[in-house]
Amino acid sequence: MAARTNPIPSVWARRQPEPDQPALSRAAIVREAIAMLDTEGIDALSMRKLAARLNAGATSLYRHVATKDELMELAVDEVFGEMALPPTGSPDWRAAATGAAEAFRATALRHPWLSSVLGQAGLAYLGPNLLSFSERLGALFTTAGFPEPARAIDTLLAFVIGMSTTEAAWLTTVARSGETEAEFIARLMPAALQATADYTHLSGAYAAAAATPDPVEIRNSKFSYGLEVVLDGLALRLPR
Amino acid sequence: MAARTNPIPSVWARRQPEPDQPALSRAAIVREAIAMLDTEGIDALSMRKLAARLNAGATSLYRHVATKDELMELAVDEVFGEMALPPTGSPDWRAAATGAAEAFRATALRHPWLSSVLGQAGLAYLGPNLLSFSERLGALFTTAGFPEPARAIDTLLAFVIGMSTTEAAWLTTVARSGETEAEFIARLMPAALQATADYTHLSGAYAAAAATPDPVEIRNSKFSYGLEVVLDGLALRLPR
DNA sequence: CCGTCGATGCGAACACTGTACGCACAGCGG
DNA sequence: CCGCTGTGCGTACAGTGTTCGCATCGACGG
Repeated sequence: MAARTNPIPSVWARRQPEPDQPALSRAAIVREAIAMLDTEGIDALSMRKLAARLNAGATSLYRHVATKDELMELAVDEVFGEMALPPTGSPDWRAAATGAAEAFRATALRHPWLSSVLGQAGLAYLGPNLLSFSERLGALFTTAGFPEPARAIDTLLAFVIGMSTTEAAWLTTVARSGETEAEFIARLMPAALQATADYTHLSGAYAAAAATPDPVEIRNSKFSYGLEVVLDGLALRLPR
Repeated sequence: MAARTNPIPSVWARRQPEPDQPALSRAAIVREAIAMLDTEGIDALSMRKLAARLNAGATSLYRHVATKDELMELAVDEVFGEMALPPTGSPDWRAAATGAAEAFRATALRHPWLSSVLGQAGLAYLGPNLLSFSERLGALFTTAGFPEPARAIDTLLAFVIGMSTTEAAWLTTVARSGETEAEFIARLMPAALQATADYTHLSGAYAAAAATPDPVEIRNSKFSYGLEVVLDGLALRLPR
C-alpha cells in the first residue's frame, strides 16, 4: 500500500498499514480513475499515472482489475449509480421521466468522458447500477400504463443519449481550447458563417445562434424542447 | 509512391510513377483509413499499419494530414457524404425525414467506428459533407412548415444518433466475440437472466427478447418505433 | 543544359502506452 | 516453525503518435 519499497533492505522496509489511507482495492482504483477522468480527461488516463496517484506501482493495479477496458466498464457503472431517479410510484409519469432524463444528462455533462466510452461499449454492460437504473425506468413506464414499456425506455434513452453525448463532446472540444464557451463560439463564428455562406437554411440558423447571448441557456432549451417532443410522442401510445 | 527506396543506391533507386496506383494524397489516405477501420476496427488503425497498406513510410502520411485526430475528422466527414437524402422538395415530410434517419442509421452500422468517434468530437465539425447534410435537413423541415426547423433537426438527430451509436456499439461487441449475434445472445442470456432475477420489470423484458428469434428484426422495429414516436411528437408542432 | 528550389518521402529516435512475467514479501493456517 | 496464498512491483516487450533532419524528386529560371 502506501509505503513503497525502500531501496535499502532493512527494518525500515517493513510496510506499515496506514489504515486511513485505504488499501489498494478495486473500489479505490475505480474511484481514483473517475476523479482523474473528470479532471484531466480521457486521454490523460494511463495505468501508470493512475497508479502513481494511488502511491502504487503501475502493474499492481492488475491484481484488482483485469484490463484497462474492464476498469472503464467499472467506471461507467459507477457513475450510473449517481443518477438519482425520482421515487417510484410517482403519479405523474411525465415528471418522473423528465427527472430521469435530466439526471442522465447531468451525469453525462459532469463526466464528459462517458460519451466517448458509451460509443465503444454501448449499454451492453450488465453492471448493477445500470441494471437498477433500467429497472426503475421499467417500473416508471409500466405503472404509467404503457403497453410496451421496453420500447418507451429505448426511445427515451436513445434521445437522451444522443443529446447528452453530442453536448458532452462539444463541451470537451470547448474545454480543450482553454477558452470559455462564449469565447470559443465567438472565435469559431467567422469560419462557421463563411462555411455556411452557400447554405440558405444553415447560415440563418447559425446567425440566430450567434445573436443569443447565453450558450448554456441555448443548450438547456434545446434539450427540454426535444424531451417534450419525445414525451408527447410517447403519450400518444398511452391507452386513454 | 509505390516504389520504396532501394537499399542499394543506384539507378534502380529511381522511383517510377506507376500512375494507376494513385499517388499518396489526402484523399487516398482517408479512403484507405476508412477501409481499414471498416474491416479491422478502430483499435487496429495505426499510422504505421495504414502507411504500410499504402506502400509508404509511416511518417510520410504527415505530409498530407496534420495528425491522427485530423485524419479521423476527415474520415467522419467522408462517410457523412455517403448518406443519401431523398430529393428536396418532397411533399411528404415524414417520408423524407424517415429516409434521412434510416440513411444515418445505415451509415452508422456500416461504419461502426463512427459511434466511437462521434462521442469524442460530436457534431462540431464543419466538414463540407456534414454541412450539406444539415442543410438538406433544414430545407426539409422548413418547407414542411415547421416554425423552428433547427429544433426539429436537433431532436431528430439526437434520437437517431443515440439509437444508432448504441446499436453500433452493441454490434461491435458482438463482432469482437467472433460469434453471430444469435449465438452471442444465447451465450449471454443465462448471465443476464440471473443478473436481472431480482428485477421484476427487467427480467420480463429480457425473457421476451429471448423468445423472439431474429435479433435483426428486433433492432429494426426498435428503431422504427422510436422514430415514429419522435415524428409524432414533431408533427404536433406543425401549425395546422 | 545546368542549378536551384520547394515539395514530398522516409529512417531513426523519443516519450509513452498496456500489459505478461517472475520475484519478494506479508500474513495466516497447520 | 513451515509453507501457502494473496498482494505489490521492477523489468521488459511490443507497440503507439509524432518530430527531426536528410535524401530525392519534378519543375522552373537562366
